[in-house]
Amino acid sequence: MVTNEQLAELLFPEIHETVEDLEKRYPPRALPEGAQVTRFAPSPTGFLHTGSLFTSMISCMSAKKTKGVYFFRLEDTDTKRTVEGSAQDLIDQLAYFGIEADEGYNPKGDIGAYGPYKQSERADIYKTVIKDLIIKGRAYPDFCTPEDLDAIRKQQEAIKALPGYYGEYARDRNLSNEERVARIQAGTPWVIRFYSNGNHDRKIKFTDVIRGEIELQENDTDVVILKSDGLPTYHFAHVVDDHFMRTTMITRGEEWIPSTPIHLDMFRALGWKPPKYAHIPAILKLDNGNKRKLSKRKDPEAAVSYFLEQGYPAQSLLVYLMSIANSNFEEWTIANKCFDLDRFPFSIKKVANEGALFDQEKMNYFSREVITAMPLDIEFQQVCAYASAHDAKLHGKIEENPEYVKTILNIGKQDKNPRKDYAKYADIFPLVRYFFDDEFEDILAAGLPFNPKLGKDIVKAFLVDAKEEMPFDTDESAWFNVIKEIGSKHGFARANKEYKENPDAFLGSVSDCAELLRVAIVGTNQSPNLHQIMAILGKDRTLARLQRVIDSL
RNA sequence: GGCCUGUUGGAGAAGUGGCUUAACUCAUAUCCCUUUCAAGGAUACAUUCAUGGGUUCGAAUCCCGUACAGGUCACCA
Repeated sequence: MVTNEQLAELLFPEIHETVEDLEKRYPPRALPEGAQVTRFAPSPTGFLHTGSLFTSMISCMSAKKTKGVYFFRLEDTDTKRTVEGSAQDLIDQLAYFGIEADEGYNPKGDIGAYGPYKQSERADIYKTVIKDLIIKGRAYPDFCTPEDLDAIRKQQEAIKALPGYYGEYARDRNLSNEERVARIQAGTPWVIRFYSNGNHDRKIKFTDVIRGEIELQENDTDVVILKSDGLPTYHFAHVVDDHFMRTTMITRGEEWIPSTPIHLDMFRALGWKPPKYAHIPAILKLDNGNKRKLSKRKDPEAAVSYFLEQGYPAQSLLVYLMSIANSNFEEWTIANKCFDLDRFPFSIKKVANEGALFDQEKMNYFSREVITAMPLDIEFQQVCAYASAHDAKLHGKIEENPEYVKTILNIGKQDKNPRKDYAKYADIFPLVRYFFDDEFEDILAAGLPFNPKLGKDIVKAFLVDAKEEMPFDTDESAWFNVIKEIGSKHGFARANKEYKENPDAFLGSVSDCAELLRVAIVGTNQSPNLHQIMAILGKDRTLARLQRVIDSL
């Protein structure tokens, strides 16, 4: 007669600790009433996904708002999919968005008393719990090959039974310990499965923090908890880690809802109190009229790095994501004239059940607001950082003359009704390139967009007079009055109204003559206030440009 | 296919039986302001809450059916 203890010892001779030892090593946290312990637990399989940023932001905020703990755990149990270096990328990008863990995994050394925070370093912990489970008869070695499992599935399909390794289909669940020992000693490969006592015909209820009560069928499948490579599956690692790390609220994607009964089943078998669950909706996109999750392959905005490359401030994305998470956030920003997430009374209960469609327009709207609200120094600093990484032309101009670029960024920024030109830093250079003489030459070479209705002589004659008579040391209205007079001399109405009342009497309106000047000085017919632009260019460069254009006509 | 979740305007949504002639924001349109543009101001935009039935004096809100959409059923997380 082989006992469970003997079987457990044969399977895991290297494990000497007990679950009680672990309980002592990872004691409950001394935290104030209501404080939540949350976590973000990604797999190092690539770069940070926008949906992951969304989930991690919610986790982090939930802990912060309750004066709890937010930690970072690396779920690297799928060694085949692990991408080298992506853990560091994840941490760096999260940090860029201000989502910094109180404790957790770090390549330079974990922080916190509940580690290790990298699952591949926790193998002994999982095995300790599994050993206990085997002794209790709630886990067993399974010797099925992939082919065996395939055969079982085919058999189930044939008779339209539910697929899965459960009940009568769980071939090895009722093997005798003698048989098990014999196979192990014969060198047959094995995995460990959980021995479920659940009944598929019964329901299990749990309360989701976001969705309220959810009722699901009990789990009755004997899921694999330890793979043949000695590492646990997600299901088991979640239960063990979140118990010993004393997580109080699990924030994870909604795709985990259907497997929650498995987790609850294991919590019950281990006699542990399950945490609260908050299943976060995915961020979606419309594709051929159907909603689907943002896909890294098809949608550039699925990768957080896209926003960085485009030069969206970190705050913009965060603000947009928060407006999805708590729809009252938008009203709050307007009422408080502020985008500070730390001051916003975030509530995880208000997170919507259904995933929102990613809305680029709204993202841009928020980003414009965020950038305009940003103090000049901070904006400039961010623009510099963006340019040096992603925008060579702009970077070159900053290197040449940082103060000049800063002055350009400041156009209309301090006004009561500030300009909102940029949704992202990539918008800057194309809109301001005429400020640089070499770029102005290129614009000139491409041809100036003068009004084709006005003849060259008229344009030239007007520009010649403007160059001679235009004042540089007056205020804007005095300057513009002079322009009006010059325009009037050449047949343009002094006011738009005047022109509208009698269009046949004029060549055009003030708008038309102002446009000539604008085109001549900046090379485009759309720009911020011309008077300010001239002030930044200075008298000499402005006159030189005018002469250059006159000569070319 | 089984099970789960969901369905309020182009988008995010508020709303949980009478205070809603469905809030607020983005987008769109028109007008105003204006030397252009970015803005800013004003107005418009769901007679109706997927759909059919029921409960009620009264329903977007409660109940049942149907449709549609998303998720899930791995030694992946």
